[in-house]
Amino acid sequence: MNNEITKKYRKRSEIIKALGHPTRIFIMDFLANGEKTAGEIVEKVGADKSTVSKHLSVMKNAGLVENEKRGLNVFYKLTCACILNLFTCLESIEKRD
Amino acid sequence: MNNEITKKYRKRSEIIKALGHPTRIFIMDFLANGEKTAGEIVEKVGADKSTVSKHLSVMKNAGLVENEKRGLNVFYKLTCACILNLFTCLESIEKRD
DNA sequence: TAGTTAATTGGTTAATTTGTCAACAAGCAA
DNA sequence: TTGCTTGTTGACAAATTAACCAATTAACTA
Repeated sequence: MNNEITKKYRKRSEIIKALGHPTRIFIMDFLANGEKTAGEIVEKVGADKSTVSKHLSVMKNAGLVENEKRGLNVFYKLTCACILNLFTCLESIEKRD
Repeated sequence: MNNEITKKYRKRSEIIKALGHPTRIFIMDFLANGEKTAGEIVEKVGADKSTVSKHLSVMKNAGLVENEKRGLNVFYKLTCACILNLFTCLESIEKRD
């Protein structure tokens, strides 16, 4: 596992780690319906707004979502809906247990 | 995010977290070529055998791999090659940055 | 300008994850 | 049985992640 390779795998794992939290997966699913404001996400998740904001920040840094400020609101949306296909695959793994 | 839902998302995140480490992604790629012994994986990864063994244990608990002891060796293989499709999707996210 | 709403950031604490070394268990062979 | 090889487990320290509250910033409105 040489250095060039580890760089590649580190980058991948950053993205995957950003997906690896129940709240963040929930947010991915929620955003599959279209863009939402941070406030709408906070309400849907039901956690402290600072907690949710930090989750969104992790997701944005990983490139899972992008955001845009319009007026007082910040709108979030998925950068790549293809990630949702992963969930289908996960279900087939879940069923094996 | 009610209780029934969180159970679903917790299970998903367990699987994803098991993928969210550079070494473990590397192992997934390595196993895409077919089953390998723990020793072969240790050599390829280049880390302590106990470290690799624990990574394999995390992956197995999540259902990403399965193993079988034959003689002195323990052979590991992917339970579901479909996970590899995820990596294609990740590349498209990586390219956006 | 002062006030209000929406969202992010900083600081702190608790929990989880990772890596390493040493000890152990299982299977084989002399 | 004794010893060798392969792999897993336990204990511990270091690093990372997560949640919460308080303070702050940004954009609008009266």
